[in-house]
Amino acid sequence: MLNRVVLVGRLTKDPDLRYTPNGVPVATFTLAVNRTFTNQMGEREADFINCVVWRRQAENVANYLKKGSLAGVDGRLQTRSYEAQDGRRVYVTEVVADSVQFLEPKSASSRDASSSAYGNQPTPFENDRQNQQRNPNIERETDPFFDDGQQIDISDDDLPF
Amino acid sequence: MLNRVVLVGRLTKDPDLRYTPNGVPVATFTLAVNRTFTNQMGEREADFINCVVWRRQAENVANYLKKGSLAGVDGRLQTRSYEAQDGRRVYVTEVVADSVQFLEPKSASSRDASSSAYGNQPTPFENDRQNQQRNPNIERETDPFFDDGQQIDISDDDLPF
Amino acid sequence: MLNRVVLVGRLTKDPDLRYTPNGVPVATFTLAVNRTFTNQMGEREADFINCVVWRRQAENVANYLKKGSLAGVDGRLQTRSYEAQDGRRVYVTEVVADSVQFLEPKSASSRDASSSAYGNQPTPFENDRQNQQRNPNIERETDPFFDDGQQIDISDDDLPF
Amino acid sequence: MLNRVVLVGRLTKDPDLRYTPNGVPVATFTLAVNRTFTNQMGEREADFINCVVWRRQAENVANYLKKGSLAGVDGRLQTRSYEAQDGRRVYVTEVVADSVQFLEPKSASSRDASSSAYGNQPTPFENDRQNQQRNPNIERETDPFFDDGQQIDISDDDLPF
DNA sequence: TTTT
DNA sequence: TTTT
Repeated sequence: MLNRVVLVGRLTKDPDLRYTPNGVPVATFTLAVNRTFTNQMGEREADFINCVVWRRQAENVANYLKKGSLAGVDGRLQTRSYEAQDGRRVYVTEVVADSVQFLEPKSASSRDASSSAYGNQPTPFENDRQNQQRNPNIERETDPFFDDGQQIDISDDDLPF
Repeated sequence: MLNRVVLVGRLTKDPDLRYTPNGVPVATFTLAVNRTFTNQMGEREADFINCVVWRRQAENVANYLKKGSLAGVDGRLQTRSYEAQDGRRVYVTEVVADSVQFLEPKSASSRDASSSAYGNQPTPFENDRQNQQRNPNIERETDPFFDDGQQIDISDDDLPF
Repeated sequence: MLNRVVLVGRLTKDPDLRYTPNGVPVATFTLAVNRTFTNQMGEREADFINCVVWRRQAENVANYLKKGSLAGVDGRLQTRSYEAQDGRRVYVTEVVADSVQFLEPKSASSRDASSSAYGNQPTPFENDRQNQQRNPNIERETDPFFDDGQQIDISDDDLPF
Repeated sequence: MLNRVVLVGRLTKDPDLRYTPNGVPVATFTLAVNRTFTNQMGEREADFINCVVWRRQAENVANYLKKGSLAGVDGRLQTRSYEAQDGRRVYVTEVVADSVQFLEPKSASSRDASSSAYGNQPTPFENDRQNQQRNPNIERETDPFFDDGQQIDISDDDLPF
């Protein structure tokens, strides 16, 4: 069924790059998307939207985007839930990006990470451990996913395709 | 900044219609959007996406959609948070619909609730208490919003425009 | 760069299925998308949007959609031009569908043609000449593309990915 | 019915600002949207998409965007036709923008023209003739619309809402 | 807490 | 050249 999201906003922090046990890269980041209208107080507010991107684009995002970067996301809305430490079920709504566009004007940043999204090309950097050195946010592949103390491991089952 | 969501899915339950203290109608519902791909188990899963719609369209949604209805939503992603009973901060991501399209083939259901979305027409049913009789899901305007024991009251500050 | 289109409308005629010289299926159809507002005359008008879909989905569209069918399209805008018989250059803007959703309630029609859009599955019906018998609109693969006397042949260069 | 387009691209020329006989501003411009994939030749191509924007945003676009500016558009696809000089009917597909986002990093350019899109605010610059002096592309209000020798006058009937 |  |  139709499920499409398009966003332009700025990263609230550096992206987080992890690897599934099978070595598939996955990056997560939050986009601050400023609203075009103001609230009752006359203030301009923002929505803070969690995004996930897989494979080669995950590596690109980790390498080229950082806190404050302007980026566009074309993807779909996904919901999932997990059990919190206290046993409560937590519901998560996030955007799984099919493509991420780098909108910063500067140098290398003005690329597009989307080429692999719709293509059938192999993702050449998969399992390439050297990539982990490029960005300090890259974690070990056994690290928990979205780890705010949630103790949830990345599983390859989460792979969108 | 750009923030656009388009969905087609089915209502998981009858929509909920409330009124702000100022009498502005607001309807909430959840869309089950089936994924086009299958998971590792070969199962087809769905995303369950919470939607909000205001004013005249809220009344239309309450009057014409029910559990299982096929509907399209054109809107934007919104995030907000509230304090739970136990003091924990709960983060919510939902879709604020600019327009809702009724995709059921049947009779009156095959309409579109979107006319008021971009127009400047007054919302004629505002404060029209008789509407509350039409659908049993319509609550009193002082009722809490998204009340799963959250004790959050609808405020007119939540109005998108 | 970001380029995303989402439509829901009705086919103005049966879809047209052709094949490139390499045997890749391509279907074209026009969606009538009713506007939600009325013009100065108080009439509700429609936009008529040309759509193209490739490979396995092209076959699905040809098999399951017909004049009047309600369908959703998720794709991107594409522009191209060609030389008309009289030498004038004609500019075309059309939607290349990544996925087509069948929104008719009836029987087999209530499927989704999108599975192959983002996946890497082979397109099993490619070169399967028997498909041509299923729908009378299926033409020989050497037929011109969008042939309103334009004498433009389908080339495999038009393949989006 | 659902009809949504989101684009990010660069203006191929300075925008064109005209006025309807009633003094309603309308700006037109073309976005070059680079494709994320390459063709058979390994070249990266672009789509060239005609956009229209009305009222206050038309003035903003004329004042803040120019050839080469990076911009985002959120709107809908519209089709129309007109009679060419030689009597042939010409079919046009274009995007009517609900909002235009300025994505240039520079100073005044980093604004958003979308505030008036969904709001009910009056459009304060309407009929403000002084605006015409700010940008040399602003034409007299009796000028034809999309005048490539098409002799089509702007009519207030074209107003989207 | 989920729809066909 | 247009659909319900």
